[in-house]
Amino acid sequence: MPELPEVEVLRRDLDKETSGKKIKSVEVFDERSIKRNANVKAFVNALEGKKITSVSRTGKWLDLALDKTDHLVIHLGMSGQLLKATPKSEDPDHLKVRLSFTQGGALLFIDPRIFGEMAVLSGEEFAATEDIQDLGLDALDQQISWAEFGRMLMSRRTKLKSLLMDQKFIAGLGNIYSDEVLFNAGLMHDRVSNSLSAQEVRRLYRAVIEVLQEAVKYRGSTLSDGGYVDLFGKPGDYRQYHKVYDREGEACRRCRRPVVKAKISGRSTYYCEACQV
DNA sequence: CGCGTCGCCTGTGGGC
DNA sequence: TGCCCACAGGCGACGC
Repeated sequence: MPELPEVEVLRRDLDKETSGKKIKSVEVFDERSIKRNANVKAFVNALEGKKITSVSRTGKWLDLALDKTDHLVIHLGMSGQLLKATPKSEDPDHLKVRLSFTQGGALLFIDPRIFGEMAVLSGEEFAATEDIQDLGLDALDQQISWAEFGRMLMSRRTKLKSLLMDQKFIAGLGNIYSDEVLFNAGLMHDRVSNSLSAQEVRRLYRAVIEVLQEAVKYRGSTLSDGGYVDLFGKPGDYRQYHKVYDREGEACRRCRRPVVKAKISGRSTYYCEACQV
């Protein structure tokens, strides 16, 4: 569910809400959410008594820096949520981990499908974790020239959608935003990366930046199932600005033809047959 | 190297 | 009402 915009919105709020806070206690309700620490006890011990110093993000990974050099890394997978606990509320369904702070309050990790994870990594382990270190350029934070982007495209011979979703190529785009980017660029999902004209390269790169910036501005996409909410439980507003994703049969905002939905290598793919070539 | 499929999990919604 | 199937924002392992 959460792609770069949703994770970035969470990062900003987490930085405000948790930086400087000390972790008093950690409760793990489902050890399947702790995938790369030796065991739950090691995870808990590595967190209790530590202070969160800052919150950063690369692609879809959150990285909460702890005093010393440890990192609490979080990936939300398909269904993960981070919520600031409210004093009165009951524990939500699928609560996997609660971090309680000495200053009061708590951070909840909720994840029905358990594709997400939390882990504490030492500086050394963090530097050796390929899932994080081998990410491509962060699509928002590490902007490059379109000429350089063109060289990256030319070095591959891959269909555009799968390339945009390849976290080792560019980090942060998933199924929603790759479709939105391709519509904004006027390109079909199955165009091959090294076939683009210079103008198409420019359009594609500009679309990556613009779509992500707009999506962050509107605090991400919440679909009808309400799967994504921010740290305070509020949905994002970007869904209403989608050009194609989740708009099957609705009029293309540019040419009024119905938006098409297709199944491409197992993933729903939305596009306009007329506006994308 | 690129691509399609499957599996990991659980919940939900549609069709019958 | 109930059952079964398809499907869901991610991602890595396979096999061709």
